[in-house]
Amino acid sequence: MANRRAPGRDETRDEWAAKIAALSEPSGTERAEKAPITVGRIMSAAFELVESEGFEALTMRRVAAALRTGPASLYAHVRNKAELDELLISDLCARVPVPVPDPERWTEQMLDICRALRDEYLRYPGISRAALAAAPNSLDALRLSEGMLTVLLTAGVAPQPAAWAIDAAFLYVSAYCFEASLRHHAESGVDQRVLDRDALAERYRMLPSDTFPSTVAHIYELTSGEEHERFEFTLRALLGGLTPGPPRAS
Amino acid sequence: MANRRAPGRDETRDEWAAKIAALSEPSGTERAEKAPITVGRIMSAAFELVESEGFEALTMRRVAAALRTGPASLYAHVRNKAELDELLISDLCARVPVPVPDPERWTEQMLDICRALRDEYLRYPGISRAALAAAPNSLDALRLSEGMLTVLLTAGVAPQPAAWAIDAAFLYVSAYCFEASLRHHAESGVDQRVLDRDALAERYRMLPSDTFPSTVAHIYELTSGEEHERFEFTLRALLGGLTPGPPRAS
DNA sequence: CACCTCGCACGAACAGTGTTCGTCAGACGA
DNA sequence: TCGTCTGACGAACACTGTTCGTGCGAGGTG
Repeated sequence: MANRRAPGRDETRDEWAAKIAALSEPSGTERAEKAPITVGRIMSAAFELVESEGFEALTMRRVAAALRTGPASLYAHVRNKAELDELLISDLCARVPVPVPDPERWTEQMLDICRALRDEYLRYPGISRAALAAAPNSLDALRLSEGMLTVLLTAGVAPQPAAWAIDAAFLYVSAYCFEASLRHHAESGVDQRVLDRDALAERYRMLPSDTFPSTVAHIYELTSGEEHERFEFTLRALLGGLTPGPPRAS
Repeated sequence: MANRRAPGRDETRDEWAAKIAALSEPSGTERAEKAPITVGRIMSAAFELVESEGFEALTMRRVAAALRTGPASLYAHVRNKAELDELLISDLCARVPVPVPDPERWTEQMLDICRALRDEYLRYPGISRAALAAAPNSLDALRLSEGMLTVLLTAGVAPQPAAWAIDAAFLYVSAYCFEASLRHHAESGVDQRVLDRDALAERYRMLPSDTFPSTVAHIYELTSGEEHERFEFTLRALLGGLTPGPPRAS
């Protein structure tokens, strides 16, 4: 079992990806004479990969192939794949803007932040899995957290509920995007598992109504939720639990 | 993947696991003459594995080794590893009891269900990852959903908010347990990444207070939350957004 | 009783994964 | 000119999920 691959006939996927990457370079005229690997180049290659093929295609080998090198070369700039994941979600967090706090519009400001983060996650399908795994330790995530906290505090929310609500909002955004990416990924591939709304409703209709009375009675409500209605509903409910009170009150 | 290998000289982990499983059998006296592989045996072996070593140790090969066979033998009873995961979380959902709806105690009843589900998840560290991935399609999960829906409906909550709140609660419980298992897993191993509260608070203290004023001003609130305080807070906030109204009202 | 099918168990292998080891080339200081 | 040292990298290791082909034992049929 020493070396398969006398490299003539069949080529593995990495080599193919490397070839793909090769033809994007101007074929050795003036560019492509050097390839200084940096974290920036690693991250942008990783982002392209995730954007076009999803998070499960984000592989050290694929990233290395996109950079026309071997996987070992990445470990000089990135400790782990986990660290690469954290770098990516940090960069994502750095892209969402934080507003200057306006006590009149604190709910909308919170929602704006969450929506922007959600859209950033959804742009890179499945990357929210990394967001769930990576604790929000990075400075960029902390910047978001700081922004939300000041919005809530200047609105008069007590510190403890504010902190917990921010944590819950972060968690919910990640989980929501993770589920959404699963759903979207399933509907594109031939893979079953997650099914779309119509199939789900039909499946609900087959339930025995004596053991699932409430479910079959409200199939519409259970399967409804256009676009991000569910997202808005949940976050509004979460924020609605916070008592605004007078600014700076305890 | 870091191979630490305490056992034996140079035996692979599967062989070692098979040996472990071998000594639990009465050494060929009367038992161990047959081994009819069933889904039940696969699931219980999988549960033992996850309970003692965590979800990332749940491997087709490990399960097969615990059953003293090869990995290919499992695929006669289980289509995928994904299907095995779904079977496990279905079984977990089947264990949590649903109450008879009491309009006076609807909040507590909802919390009881979520708490029971949470404890079941936390008993098997990391299994909530599978719960996040698997859409709640199984009949057992649907039984939970049905239970919650009837609790909310008999309390007078409108169908649409009820359905969305149930969805959000499911999602939050899974995400909360996933994060908790990450935290617990990190504190046991030498692995860094997630750090405990003291280390986190110390790290917060090092932040520049001009760019992170609110954060450094409320380190305590940001890092507090004993036991499941955060869990209770979030779910209460989520449920508090539902207007009970008179039973059956619109 | 012989035969024949059929489903379950399983060994071996394949493709792909993260990660490490040892080497090698080139730049940089003495 | 001669080390030294660091980044790039080929090869390998220990895994993972999954499939293919084989064999074996049980059950039905002539």
